[in-house]
Amino acid sequence: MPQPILIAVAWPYAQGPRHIGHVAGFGVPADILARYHRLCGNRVLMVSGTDEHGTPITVAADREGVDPQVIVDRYSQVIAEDLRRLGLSYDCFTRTTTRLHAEVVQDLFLTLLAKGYVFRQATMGAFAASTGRTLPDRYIEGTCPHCGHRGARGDQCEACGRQLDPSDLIDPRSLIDGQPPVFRETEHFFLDLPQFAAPLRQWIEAQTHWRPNVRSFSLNLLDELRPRAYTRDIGWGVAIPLPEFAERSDKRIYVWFDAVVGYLSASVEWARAEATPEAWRDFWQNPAARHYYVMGKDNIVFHTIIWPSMLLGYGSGGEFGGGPERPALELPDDIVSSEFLTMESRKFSSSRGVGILVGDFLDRYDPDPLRYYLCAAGPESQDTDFTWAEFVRRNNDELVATWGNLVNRTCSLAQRHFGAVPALGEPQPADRSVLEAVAAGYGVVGGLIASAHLKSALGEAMALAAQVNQYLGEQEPWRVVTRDRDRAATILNVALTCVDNLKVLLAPFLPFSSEQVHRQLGHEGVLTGAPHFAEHPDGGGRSHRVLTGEYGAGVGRWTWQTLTVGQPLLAPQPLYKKLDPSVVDDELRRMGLEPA
RNA sequence: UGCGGCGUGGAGCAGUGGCAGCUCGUCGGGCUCAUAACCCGAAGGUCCCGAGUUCGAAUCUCGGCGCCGCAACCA
Repeated sequence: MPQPILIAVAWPYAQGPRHIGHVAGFGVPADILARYHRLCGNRVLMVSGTDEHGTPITVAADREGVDPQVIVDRYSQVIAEDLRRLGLSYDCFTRTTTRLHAEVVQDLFLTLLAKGYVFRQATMGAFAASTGRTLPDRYIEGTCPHCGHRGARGDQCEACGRQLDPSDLIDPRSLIDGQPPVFRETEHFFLDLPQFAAPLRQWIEAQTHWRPNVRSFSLNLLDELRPRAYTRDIGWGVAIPLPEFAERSDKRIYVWFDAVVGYLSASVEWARAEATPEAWRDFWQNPAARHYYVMGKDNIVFHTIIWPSMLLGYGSGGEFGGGPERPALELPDDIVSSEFLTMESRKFSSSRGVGILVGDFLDRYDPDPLRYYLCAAGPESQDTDFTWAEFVRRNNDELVATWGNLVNRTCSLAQRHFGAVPALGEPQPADRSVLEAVAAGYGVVGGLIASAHLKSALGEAMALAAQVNQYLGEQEPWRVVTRDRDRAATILNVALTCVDNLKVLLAPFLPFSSEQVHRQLGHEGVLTGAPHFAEHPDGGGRSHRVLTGEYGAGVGRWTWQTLTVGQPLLAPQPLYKKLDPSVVDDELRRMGLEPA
């Protein structure tokens, strides 16, 4: 029975183009899950968008002397285009600056307020002298009172590692304007997290399938849960939906509280665009639905503590939830959090120019080799280092040599000697053995993907490709064909059938090359539709661009494929480009590093 | 400072108590359909160091050393 699967993908921040570390953490893993579940026939809703509020956007805008809207309009386009080129099959990749999103955020805010989960309180805060806006701790620098380090940040000192309060710093100054910050009292709305401590603990303790670090880290946080400010003194963000704030432009809902609501608002947006405005409920108010949240590890707290608290508090909701007669919104089922990717041994950092932008990467290399690398050697369970040497090696020695070459040699032989899918004669034990191994791959690879063991899943699929290469080596169809044409036909039928099925097993990981194999074997249609842009209306005659797709139109299915004897084969084209080792030095120089 | 991770043959990793494995590279052989790709075989490791528990430890405990990450007002 088709199961509703919500894939909630972390929202990339629209401060600038994203680098490959970002898509390693949220994009590629999420897309593998989504594509797998669609092939299984499940109803998948993969949502996300650009996260467009918050202090860094306003800083970037001030620096350029433009309105924040200019910044987010620019980078939401750039980021969405990068994700499209990578083949990430979002059903709705939207933005947090839509009118609908603000309505949903405000509905949650008001509902939590009405239920007593949000309260107002005066608090001390740091402000930028020049703009009067909230100055986040990270934007304050000064001398550490403990060790005397001069570059300590407002939240911690990198030199001695101690946690700090910005008011502790000696000689503090703002990183934005260089001025000393102003400390004064301000009133904020707070989410009363301690009210959720008991239900959160009960829920998290039951999530024994979570990765151990996610679960223990989250349980740890519960011990010292404190109310958390829901608002900031800033003019850029979702407005506070209370009459007294209607005319005020100096206080907004905090960017993170609005960003996580995006999972819900994007689902509503998707449903409306499909002309089935209630369809989102099948994912959110349906206990049979499964919710995967995919992110980098720096986001765990927002997905295991804060967003679940908001969902628990909202319950069956206000305006969007539909009230007491509806079931409560579902909590996350799987928290798929990645570790970090470093770049040639250095931490990715947009501000320090360390990193490889997704767009730049795709200008020079194809998407599947990048997807392959990020899954096979990415930060699934521990921090990993991206190196160009390893990228070239993975591409040439694994992707090209094992899978690309298997497809190429099989198709070349079959095409040359038969021109079409040859007839299967009486199978021998070796034939049965390899067919059974590939057939078993559906269960093995699928089970690993569903439990988010993506690296192992890919490894299993590649091992099957290696096994088929081995089969060809033993059967030697190129030699057999000269003396026993029927036997050669059988061998090639078996090998082609294996390739046809491996194409499905690899499709979640390598969608572009699987489509190519599909065409090469003479099949009609596409395995899965490709993501494309569309305009969604947003009320008041406005509209915005989203990334979406008609993925259900594809013919791909996660089940055994049988080839039609006599189906014409196309002349084979190599699936992947072998990379010259010189690209390693070229890329290192491009990054300003000395080749080894 | 707290929490956590990592340290296994040249590279990247798996392996949580019982003869040390995988992919790649290297060397030798085979094959020649295939993008010098494919197949077979071999060499190569004091499993970071020290102590302990145990019949037995890469695996458990304690103590070191080294590297890395996170710490909820960066997003």
